[in-house]
Amino acid sequence: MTQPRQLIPMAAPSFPTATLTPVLIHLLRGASDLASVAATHAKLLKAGVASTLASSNHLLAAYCRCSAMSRARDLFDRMPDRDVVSWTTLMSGYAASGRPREAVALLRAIDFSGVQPNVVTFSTAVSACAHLADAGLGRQVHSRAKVAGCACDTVVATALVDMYGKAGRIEDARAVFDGMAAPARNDVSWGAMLAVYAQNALGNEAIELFAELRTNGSGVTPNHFMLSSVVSACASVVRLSIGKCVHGTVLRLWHGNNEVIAVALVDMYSKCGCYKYSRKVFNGMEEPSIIPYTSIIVAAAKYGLGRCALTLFNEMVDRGLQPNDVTLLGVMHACSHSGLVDTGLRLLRSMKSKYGVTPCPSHYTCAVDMLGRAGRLEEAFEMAKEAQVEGNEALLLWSSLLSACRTHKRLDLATLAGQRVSEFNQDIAGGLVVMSNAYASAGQTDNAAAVRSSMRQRGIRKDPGCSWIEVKDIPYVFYAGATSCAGARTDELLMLLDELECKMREKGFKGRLGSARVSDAHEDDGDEGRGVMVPLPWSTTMGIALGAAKGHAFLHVAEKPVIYQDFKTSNIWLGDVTGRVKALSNCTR
DNA sequence: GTAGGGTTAG
Repeated sequence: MTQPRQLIPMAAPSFPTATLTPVLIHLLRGASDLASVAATHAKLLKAGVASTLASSNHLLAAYCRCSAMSRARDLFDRMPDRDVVSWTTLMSGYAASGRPREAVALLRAIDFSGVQPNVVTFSTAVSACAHLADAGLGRQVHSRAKVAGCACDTVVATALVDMYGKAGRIEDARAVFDGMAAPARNDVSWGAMLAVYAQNALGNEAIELFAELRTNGSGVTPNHFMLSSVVSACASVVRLSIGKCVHGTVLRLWHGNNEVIAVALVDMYSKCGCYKYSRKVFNGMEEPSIIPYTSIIVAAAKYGLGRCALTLFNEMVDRGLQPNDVTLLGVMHACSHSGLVDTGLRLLRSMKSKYGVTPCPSHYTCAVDMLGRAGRLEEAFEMAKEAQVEGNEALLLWSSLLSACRTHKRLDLATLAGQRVSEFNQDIAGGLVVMSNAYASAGQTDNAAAVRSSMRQRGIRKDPGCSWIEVKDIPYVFYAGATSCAGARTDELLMLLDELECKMREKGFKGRLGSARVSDAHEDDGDEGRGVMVPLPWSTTMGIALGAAKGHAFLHVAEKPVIYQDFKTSNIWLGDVTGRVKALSNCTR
């Protein structure tokens, strides 16, 4: 057997650059870590190879790929020549390693270098602005791209759509999208625009745009990006029938195995009152990652299936998946909504040591809420003080505690919590409403009326909380405190509510649905009100609406109907209670 | 040859 021939001489005194570059590319392509990139770099220097612009750019890109930004910067600063690729590579490196501001700053520096930025440079800079969600900075980059004649490029324009969307400037995003000539729009542009609507809770706009894409012969077939956005849009506006329809499209286009879409479907069904369908989609997943698990745990939590959520959580941990802050919040919510207070508290106390997650304000708020629901108000107060949260988060935390005090008729503590709420609340309407309700619950109707009248005098209005749900393709809208139900059946439904209250009392429900119904009265600014929405003492941040649809009664639960603005996305069914109401409905009929 | 755009859980 002959010795294999040595292909590369051990010591190459001088490689011609032309033959070296492919070798360099080959070496750098296999180098995913800093050590091997640095080793290749060292070999080159040792061999005394003259560095060319191209070889330096390759090295620069390799350093950026392993986020070795100080090495990259060092190399960049030493380069005798830099072209637009060198600048853009460094910019992209900063953006990818979570330093978008430095990336955008490079756009100014290019001016002084005499290098002309191109479409790639601009798309990179715009995308960095998107990460910052900074519309002001983004607009500046947009202007510069226009001047440079790069703003009409498909990729730059798509990045602009995304950037304006991430910065919450929907109109600007749409203007850029509309400004794109039909051939310039591709699947990515459509996907970006759909995502803008979906991510900004404009579900109906997303659905409308998707319909346009499907009917106008745009020549674009929905892909997994668009489908996940549209499903998520259906979830945000609780459009079950359209969501099911999109689910059909997902299956027809062979995207049934896509995890991102599946997560959106799990979420959509859970928000539309179909926990069973959520479960079906989840069970059909091959190897669910942390996000699907979190999604189904949150769904179970909303339906009061605490034990089920804990089982899923344990199964997930057994599979070696590491829970994150969102997962743990979901599990805590599950404990909270199922009265598993001590389990929830143990989780809060052990999450740092067991899972390496430091509790954040939302975990404390959840714990405070959990203690509050259970009537353990002193402990809830201690927890609230311990959390030491600020700003909007403090508002959420203390509002939750205030609601709990009101529910448990602890006016002494309600006053304290009410003070804290007013400290942090700029929009004080919600806080005052809760305070007024707290007085009313404690039987101090004069004080309650005084708060209301002071609100009227000061021109402070609280928009009535409302929520809606689709039953057999018909949307039903409910306003907080509205006592009118579907036409002539009002009396019958109120009677049903009373019966429900009795049944619930047998199950340990304390307090009265009826009294809350009266004290919660808001101005009803629409004539669509078809139900009553009252807070449940065992679930202080939830309201419950009872309405009629197609001759049967149902319970509709909306989270946080009184204080918060974001409850609109949380329309859900409370499964077990729904069953009882349906049974009651049969008795009443 | 080296640099660019869109998706899911709270």
